[in-house]
Amino acid sequence: MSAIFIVDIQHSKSMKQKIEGLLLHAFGALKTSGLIDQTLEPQIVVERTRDASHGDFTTNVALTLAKAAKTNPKLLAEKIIAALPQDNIVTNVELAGPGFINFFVDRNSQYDIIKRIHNEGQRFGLSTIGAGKKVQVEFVSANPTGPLHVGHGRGAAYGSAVADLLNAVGFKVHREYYVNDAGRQMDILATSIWLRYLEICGEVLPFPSNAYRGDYIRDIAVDIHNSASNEYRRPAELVLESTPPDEPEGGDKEIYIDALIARTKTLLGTSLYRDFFQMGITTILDDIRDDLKEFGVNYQQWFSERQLMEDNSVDTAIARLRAGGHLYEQDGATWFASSKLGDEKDRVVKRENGQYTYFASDIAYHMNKLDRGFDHIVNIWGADHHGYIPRIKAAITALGADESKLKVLLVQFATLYRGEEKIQMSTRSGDFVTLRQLRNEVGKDAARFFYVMRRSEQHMDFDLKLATSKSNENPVFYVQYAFARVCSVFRQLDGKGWERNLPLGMNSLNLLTEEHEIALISILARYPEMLERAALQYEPHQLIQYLRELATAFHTYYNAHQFLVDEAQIRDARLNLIGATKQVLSNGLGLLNITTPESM
RNA sequence: GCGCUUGUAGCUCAACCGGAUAGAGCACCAGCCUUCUAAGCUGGGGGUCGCAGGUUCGAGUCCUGCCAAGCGCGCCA
Repeated sequence: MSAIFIVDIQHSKSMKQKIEGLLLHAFGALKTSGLIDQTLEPQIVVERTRDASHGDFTTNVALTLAKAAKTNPKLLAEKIIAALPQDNIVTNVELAGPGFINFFVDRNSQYDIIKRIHNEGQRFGLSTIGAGKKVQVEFVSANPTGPLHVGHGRGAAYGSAVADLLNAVGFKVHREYYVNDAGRQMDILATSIWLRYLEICGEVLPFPSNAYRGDYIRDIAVDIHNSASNEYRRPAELVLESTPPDEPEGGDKEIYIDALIARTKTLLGTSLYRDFFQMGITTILDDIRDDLKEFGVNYQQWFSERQLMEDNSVDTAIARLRAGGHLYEQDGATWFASSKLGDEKDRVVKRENGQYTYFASDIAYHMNKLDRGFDHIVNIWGADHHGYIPRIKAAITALGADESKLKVLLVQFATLYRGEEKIQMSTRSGDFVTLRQLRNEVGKDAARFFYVMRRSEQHMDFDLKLATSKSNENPVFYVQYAFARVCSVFRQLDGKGWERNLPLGMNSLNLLTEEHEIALISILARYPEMLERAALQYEPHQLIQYLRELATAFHTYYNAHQFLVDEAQIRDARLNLIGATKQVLSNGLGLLNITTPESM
């Protein structure tokens, strides 16, 4: 008897596909009977209706095809309708408006979705459309010069949601963080920490205007001093020996900090400098790792830029460009002729001083990605890097690959407010709200939900006051509350001395005839197609929108009807419906790494 | 100046490959708790979809021009 609510293959195929099949059949018939031209290639698009009075599904194929068929849309629609084969699932077909064909689906077949959700459980909604293709998703990749701030948080939430969505629809996803552990920023970091360290040792010296001045710098210096005591101490007068003036003294802050970096390297020597440098970066990177992990963001790989430099990948990449004739020398530097490949101007890859530019290692990094055989490469960048896209695409082309393999998704920075007050942020000055602070204030769930709620390219105002308020203004509670309410109903069942009879409920689904029930069922049925679209369009906010809609339909239903009624058949049918709702809420929130508390 | 992104209700945002009467939340107004959690529900007001043209059966969505905001235009990363 357990087979009662096993869904047969026919039914698990989506209604949408079935209707597309019927339409294809109709076109075939029209062509053979000569009623429409053989050469017409109809693009059949079946959509769910937005208005129940338009039936369940609709197609505009008569409208789009009318011109090519040299007829008017209504006439064509009539022909199509007449040619549609009989089907026991479609109860009615109507011609509507300027030429829409609306399909009304038999209610009994719509109930099957409840059985399907029950059978598939956590797997409901997953698909195989990705066909196991390998996708690399690189995101956050913030320089390890300080803790992640709320701007990075959006990239983290969005990036992991995109990765998880792609995974859910059948792609093999590789999540990666590119660690910029080489270059001048890192030297500034090491020098900043060292200067704080010297202060702790008792040396008196001015702090450079261009150094990192956040509290975390001092914290790291304290840690180092605790473990290494005065090992790295050097007298202040030696540090400042023959250094140019800093900006406040009328000098150039860039030149000044570079001079201090040079002094640091000289005074510590290669080996000690390297140790010191490494302690700084390790501390910060560990912090970032913990932070992201606690935020529910996990990576398969942390990819080191320094590694690329050290294993000659950069040399190899540049050599490959040279072999392809994409490089030339000018003014003592080596240039990549990216303007021939869609960039606005050529770019330097190796400076006059013999050092590679950041761009050079990025070329090497992308060569590495290509060589690893990913079918798709997804980079998630802050929107301020948009000007960088053409040169990276040019590099990929020059390396002999198809640049369409690379998809760059931009995330706008969130503008932070505390109520009316706009919060200015600067990494250098250390004056920013960290992701950790945000998480501590609002919690992981609200932070993730809030970040992903809006389209990524949309500028977003993040009001801390609102996000930190644990009130009903926070939409995550609304969705979680729907889940908790279902749990509560099931808990009440015992208290009333009833037992849930699952098969009885499944056999009684046709008793679910209330408007609210039909509406809820229809939303549940949309979950798989919504998930697929959200994934393929890299738009996790669609999932959030959906969950809010589902929660609304449930809350409305909850207020309109009692579930735990005396009549067992209705009761069990309703329990199966809200059980399915619970499952979909859980699947959706789970995908977003948001918890599902059983009571609130 | 050039390029990219954005512009939708008082505020924050949706709108599926161009579809039928542009939708939510917040705020505002009026209601609903002896009944499964009121972090909920019901009803109401609120819109020149930045502006002006164009494309077509049909445009918030596509094209052109303008306006405004953000960002980018380094031998920085």
